Amino acid sequence: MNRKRVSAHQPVLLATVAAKAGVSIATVSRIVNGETGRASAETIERVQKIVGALGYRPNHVGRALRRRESRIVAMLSPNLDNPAMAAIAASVETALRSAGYVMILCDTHDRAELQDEYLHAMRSQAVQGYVLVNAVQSEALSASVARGDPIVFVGRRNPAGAGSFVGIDNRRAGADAADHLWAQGIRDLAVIHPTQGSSASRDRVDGFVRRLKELGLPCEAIRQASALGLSHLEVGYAAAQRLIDGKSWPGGLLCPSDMMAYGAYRLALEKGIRIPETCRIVGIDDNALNAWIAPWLISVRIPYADFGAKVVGQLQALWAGEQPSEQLLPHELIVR
Amino acid sequence: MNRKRVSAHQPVLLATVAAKAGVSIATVSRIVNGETGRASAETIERVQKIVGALGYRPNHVGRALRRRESRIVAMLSPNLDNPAMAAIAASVETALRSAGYVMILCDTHDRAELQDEYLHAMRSQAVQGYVLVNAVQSEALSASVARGDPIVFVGRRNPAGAGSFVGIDNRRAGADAADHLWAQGIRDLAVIHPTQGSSASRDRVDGFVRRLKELGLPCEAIRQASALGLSHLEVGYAAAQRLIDGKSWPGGLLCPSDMMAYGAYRLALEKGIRIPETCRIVGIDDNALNAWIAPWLISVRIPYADFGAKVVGQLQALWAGEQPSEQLLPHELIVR
DNA sequence: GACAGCCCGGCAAACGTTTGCCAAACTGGT
DNA sequence: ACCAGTTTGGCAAACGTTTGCCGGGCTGTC
Repeated sequence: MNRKRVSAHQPVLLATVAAKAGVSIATVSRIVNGETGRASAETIERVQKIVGALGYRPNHVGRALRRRESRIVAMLSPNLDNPAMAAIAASVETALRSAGYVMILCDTHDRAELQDEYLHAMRSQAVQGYVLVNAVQSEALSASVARGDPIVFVGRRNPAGAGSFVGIDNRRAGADAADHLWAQGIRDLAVIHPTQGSSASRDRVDGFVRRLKELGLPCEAIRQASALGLSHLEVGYAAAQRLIDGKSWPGGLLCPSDMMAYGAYRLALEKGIRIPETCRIVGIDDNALNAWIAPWLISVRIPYADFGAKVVGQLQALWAGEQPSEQLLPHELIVR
Repeated sequence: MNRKRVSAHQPVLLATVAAKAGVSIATVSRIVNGETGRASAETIERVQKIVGALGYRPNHVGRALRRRESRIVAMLSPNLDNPAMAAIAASVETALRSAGYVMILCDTHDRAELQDEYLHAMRSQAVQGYVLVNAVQSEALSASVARGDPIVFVGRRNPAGAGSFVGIDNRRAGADAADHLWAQGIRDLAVIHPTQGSSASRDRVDGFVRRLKELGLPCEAIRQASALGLSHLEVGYAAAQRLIDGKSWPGGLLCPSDMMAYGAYRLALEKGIRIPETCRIVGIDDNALNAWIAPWLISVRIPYADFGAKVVGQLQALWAGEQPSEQLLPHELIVR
């Protein structure tokens, strides 16, 4: 019968306030939006009092429709289960909030078709910007880029061309790892990586190998192995297995992500190899948990906590009509 | 001058399609929404073809305004940096997507005033439901509950009264930990916890202690310590420090979360205590990384991956007008 | 007193969609 | 030929907000 009664506080609208204040909704709207000089001081005061008393809050849907700005930003991230991705998400979310935006989070599971589905869905949500973490090449992405949508790429550059970017200098990160191991006097070095690595992975490995060559280590002296796999954990385990197939463990091992390092570590445990005494493992990311439960891991710390502010800065630049730009943040090798 | 030209593909609207098809926007709307029986087969076919060709996608803002449903759900979570929270977020996001909703993610940093700010902001976004992970008591929360907003509490029950809930039987989880340690013949047992723990933490500790009492261990034989702290990592470290202050390490230690266990582990490392030989540590959550880098940790696995579906189920029940209900999922003690 | 300029505020048209209602055209039965 | 019923589709009013434009009343100047 009167099922509406059950929980139907009807929302307070501009009209509600306007009626109570004896002014038009236009006036209330202007006052709510801080437009001064369009109403007398007394009117403003009175309306504001009523707004407060009634707890009026503008309906964002109506506003978005009229102003054509939703104040929503979409963040597409592969597997949130990866702590590095979670850290980026947290950082971006916080930065967006302080800039007055809210974040829709989409987990693409690193799959192009899901990324496309989300890009379409977000477009019909009328989001104002996109943050693409480790994006993959896909049709809707190309279309979005071509349309000139405001996109910031994080971690991995636009797989199809230019675009705003926030990340680190991956090549230098690899080189820093090389320098460290070299300085420790370790010469039997190895590196593992995903078989179809992203540009980020490739650059890290590349920087590592190049630097070692500069230091005088012949290319063929650096053992390499790769593996396919769903997660970097499994890739690390499987690639390490291939690496040591019949052979001894290297004295130093670069893993292009902490997750891969964990995978390699598990194999080492199973084989009775002592880490870090027998083999120094270097990861990249420096997961916050390392300090607590993986002090054996040397890792390149990426300042994920600072990503959010940079990302929002890039978005605002795009909104202001500026050209896309790249922002490289400093990294730091952490040894415990 | 013509700056609009630069990147202004004007969006394709119902009107665009309607004009091209020579029908009214009403007809297009109905066809897009799958309403059959209101247009001839040929018209439907023709319109659908044009919709496909033009790539028309309904604008969700317009639709939300008219239908009064945004298909947006807000998820409020404390620190995403906690892998357990990230796992919940990922699971809920996936479940929402397959139900046709999108998720706005809000990181409350476990602070009541931020939670309030978000609750207000989400209300003006006209979200259709709320997923509150480990919610804290707050003013806007009470108001929202009183208004009858559709809220599902996860992990921690509504701090102010009843409400839909998804989680595990925390008391039994604590008891299971007690059973395990007891069965190992360990009798010098201890437990640490946050000084102002949530109901979840309290229940876990409570279940642990009660079960031990049932098994014949006098209450005062169970050492307890607590600490204040920002993160459970720090709480674990500090509480463990108090626990062993001058005294020996216990043979078994319950930590109400894996994070706290990591904190205790770090102290053990520093003190040269061998884990698990000297002290069995039991955590709760069973972080996915445990299998890889913390095999020493015994942990109660919580099926976070299943939370999403349950949460969405609860939301749909609330939308259908059903009463709030509680959903307890099975947990399992994992020993490696 | 005419006129310009300002202050204060309202009217009404958007924004893109959905949907209740009406109506024209057709069908088939008498 | 008429009528009832069905099929097909359009009109226009919402939904809640913002904002261009207009106008009435006031002040001050010539």
